[in-house]
Amino acid sequence: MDYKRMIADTVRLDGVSAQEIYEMLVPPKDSANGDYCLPCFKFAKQLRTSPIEIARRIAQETARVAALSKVEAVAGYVNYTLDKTMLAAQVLDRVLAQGDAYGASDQGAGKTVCIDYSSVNIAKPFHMGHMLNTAIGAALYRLYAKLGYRVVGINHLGDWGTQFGKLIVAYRKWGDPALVESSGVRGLLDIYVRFHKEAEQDPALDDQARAAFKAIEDGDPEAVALWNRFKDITMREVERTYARLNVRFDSYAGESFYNDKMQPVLDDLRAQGLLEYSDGAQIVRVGDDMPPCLLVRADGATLYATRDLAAAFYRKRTYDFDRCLYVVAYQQNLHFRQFFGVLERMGEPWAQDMVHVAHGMVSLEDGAMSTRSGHVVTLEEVLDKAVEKARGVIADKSPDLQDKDGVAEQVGVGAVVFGMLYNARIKDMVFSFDKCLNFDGETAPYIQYTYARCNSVLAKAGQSECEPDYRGLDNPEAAQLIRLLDRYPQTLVEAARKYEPCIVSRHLVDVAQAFNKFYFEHSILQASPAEREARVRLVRATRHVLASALDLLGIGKPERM
RNA sequence: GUAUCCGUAGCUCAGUUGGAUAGAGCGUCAGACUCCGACUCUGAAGGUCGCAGGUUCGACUCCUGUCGGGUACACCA
Repeated sequence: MDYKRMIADTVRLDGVSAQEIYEMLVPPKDSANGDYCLPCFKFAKQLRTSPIEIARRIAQETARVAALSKVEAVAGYVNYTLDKTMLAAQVLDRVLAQGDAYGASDQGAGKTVCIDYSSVNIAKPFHMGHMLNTAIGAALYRLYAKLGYRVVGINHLGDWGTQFGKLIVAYRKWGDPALVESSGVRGLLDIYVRFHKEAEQDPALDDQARAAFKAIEDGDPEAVALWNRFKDITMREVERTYARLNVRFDSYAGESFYNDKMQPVLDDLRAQGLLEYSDGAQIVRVGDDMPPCLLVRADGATLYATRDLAAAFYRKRTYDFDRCLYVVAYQQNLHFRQFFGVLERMGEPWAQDMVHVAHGMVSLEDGAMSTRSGHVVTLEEVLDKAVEKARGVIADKSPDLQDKDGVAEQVGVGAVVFGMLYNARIKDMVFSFDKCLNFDGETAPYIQYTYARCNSVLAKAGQSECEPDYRGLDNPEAAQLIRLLDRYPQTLVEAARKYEPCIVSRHLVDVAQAFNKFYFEHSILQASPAEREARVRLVRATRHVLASALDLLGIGKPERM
C-alpha cells in the first residue's frame, strides 16, 4: 500500500493534480517532523492564500486518512506521521515474504543492458585503478540484474597493439620461458619495463617491435603463438582475481576480436560521406565544440575509436541492447563524446542509448601509477594484506571461530571492495594502505559485523508461533530502521538510474547504523513474547536487506565473524 | 588557450526533481560491557557549503562571472 498515494488522493486543491501532490510529498530531513511532508509555498501565488493557511486546510482535509497517527500544519508545511505499528506490520510482511529477493523488480523485464567494464590489459598487472573500475561495473551488473534486466557483462580485453611487438622482442632477448611461466604477469612486466629502458639507448629496438607486431598482424605462426601465450598467462592470473571478487563476464571479446569488423563500418561511413581526409588521416567531424574523431591513421592503421565503433555495432547486432554502458575513467571523456558523436552522425537511433559511466582515477601518494615504470600497487598485494589484517583481528577477537581463513578472506576482500564503492564514482582516490585497510566506522567489516550480529540474535531466538505485537516497535530507533528497510527498493532504482553503486552502499551503512542503535536501546530476546516476536521479525527483515545489498556490491556475508 | 569535472567540519566524504536548525565516518575529548556479539553504542568540540552577483516565497542544490585543483585536447589505448 502506498501511503503517499492515499494522502495525495485526498487533497483537493484547485488546479493541482493528485500526481503533483504525490511528487511533492517528501520525507522531511528531520524525521521528528514525521514520515512525509508537503511544502505549501508553491500554491500560495496561484491560490492567493498564505502557505500557512493552505497547509492548515490541507491538514484538515487529509487528517481522516487512515494509517496516519498525526497530521500537523507547521510554518507552511503539512507534516504526516504514519501509524508506527501499521507501518511496521506492512513493511515487515513485505520484506519477509520476499526474503533476499526484496528490492527486486520487473522494471527491466524484456530489456537488455550491456556493461563494458574491467577491460584488462594483457601482460599488465591488475592494479588498484582496475579495481575501482571492476567494482563499479560488477555492482552495476548485479544491480541491473536485480531490477529484472538481462545484463551482458563485457570484458573488452586490451589484447592488441604495438606493445605486443615490444613484448615479443623483449621476450626473445631476455625472457626465460621457465621464469616467465612461473612469475607470470610480473615476469612479463619486468621485461616490458626493461624494454622501455633499453629502447631509450637503442632506438632500433622500437623498429624491431613494430616489425614483431606486424608479424602478429600478418599471422606469422611463431609471433601469434607468443601473443597467445601472453594472453594465457595473463588471463590465468586475472581469472583468479575475478574469482576472489566474485566477478563474471559474459563476453571477453577484446580489441583483437574486432580486427575484421572495422572495415564494414568504415565503408559505411565513407558511403554516407562522413569520412574526410585531413593531413592524410581519415576523420569524422562531430561538432564545433570538440575536435574531430580520428578513425584511420595516415599510414592506414586503425585506432582505438575505430575498434570501439566496430564493437558498438557488433554489440547492437548481437545483443540488441536497450542501453550500453561503458564503465571507464573520466580521462576518456572526450573519446566517448567523439565516438558517440560519430554514431549520432551516422543516424543510428541507438546512439542515445550509449552511456559513458565515468569514474575517478586512482593514484598513489607519490603520484600517478605507471605500468611502464613499474610504479603500481597491484590488487593482489592489497587483497592479501587486507586478508592478513582480518586474520589478525579474528585471532584477537574470535579465536574460536570456525573457518577463520574463509571469513578473513570475506572480511579483507570486502573491506577493499567496499572502499571502492563508498564514494560517488567520479571522485578521485589517492590510494593508501592505511585508508584501504581501515575496518572501523563506515566500512564493510562494520556491516558484516552487523550482519553476523543479526544471525546471532536469530539463532538464539529460534522458532516461535507467537503472533507479533508491533507495539514492540513503536519507538524512534525501530521506526528509523523500518523507514530505511521500506525505502530500500526505491534506493536500488535510483542507484541504477544514476549508475551510482554508492547510493546502495550509503543506504547499507544507514541500515546497519540504525540496526545497531535499535539493538543497543532495546532488548530483543528479553521482551514479552508478542513484542519479542515483532522485534525478531525486524531483525530478520534487516538481515535480508543487509544480505541483499552486500550481494549487490559483491561483498561476502560471513554468518559469523 | 579551449572543453569538461571537482571545491561542504582538521581529514575522507554524504546531502534525495530547489524546502524547515547543512549530516556521517575517521581523528580529538568525555562516557557505556554482572545484560541478546564492545569489529558496538552515547555525548561534546568542530561550518562565511571556494568567492561575488543573479533567479526564487525559499539556493549547498539552478544561472552568470571569478579563484583554486584534476583531466583531456589528431595519427597511443
